[in-house]
Amino acid sequence: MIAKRPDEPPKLAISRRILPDAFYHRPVVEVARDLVGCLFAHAGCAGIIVETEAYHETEAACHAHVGLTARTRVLFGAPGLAYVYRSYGIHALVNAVCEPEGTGAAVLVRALEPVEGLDLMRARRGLERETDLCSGPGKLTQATGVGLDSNATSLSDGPVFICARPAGWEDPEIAVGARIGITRAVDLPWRFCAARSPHVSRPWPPAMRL
DNA sequence: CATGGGATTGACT
DNA sequence: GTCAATCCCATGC
Repeated sequence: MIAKRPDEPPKLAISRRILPDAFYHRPVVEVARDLVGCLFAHAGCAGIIVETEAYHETEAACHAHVGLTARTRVLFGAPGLAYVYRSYGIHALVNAVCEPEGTGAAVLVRALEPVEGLDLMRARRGLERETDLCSGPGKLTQATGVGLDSNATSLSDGPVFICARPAGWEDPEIAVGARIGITRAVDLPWRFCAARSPHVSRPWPPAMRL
């Protein structure tokens, strides 16, 4: 879990230092690691990103691996765009497009530690437990109200925002491992979690903890 | 135009 | 542990 510093007042307004598009104009694996600890915000809700995965056109698990199509157009677009797509016909999953325009790469946001709008999240999710609200890529979009209509919007202009780690939050310790829920390129260690966070989508294997 | 398969979740055995 | 829900997209005939 990402701990608040004990000397900080707990209820200060969350800072909103929106990450510039240049933040995403870097190798996608670096961005995925650096996004852990940042703030994800939409529609009255916000949470600290505690789990991400990197995807790149050069490996087969990435949607962009098939090349430029109507679906993958956004993945090849400008860094800093949101790529939102429907998974299993049911869930919306949100990604941050990375690397230079023309390169298909994105970071999947897989879990948040809720920090703002928890009652709204509970209403949207129909659940009470804090660790059930955003502990998965489909859960967090439902909890924060992110839908497919946010596809191809800017993460610096909204309606979905990603901001720098708020003041008063510790620099997270990062655990690295293989990505989840894919059948191709399964061995790449491109999953990044806040170590020991109870808000991740799946418990970290004890042997792989940092 | 038909078909197969998901970057998942929640309910159930 | 298993499995259905549900739909968009990419592929192939």
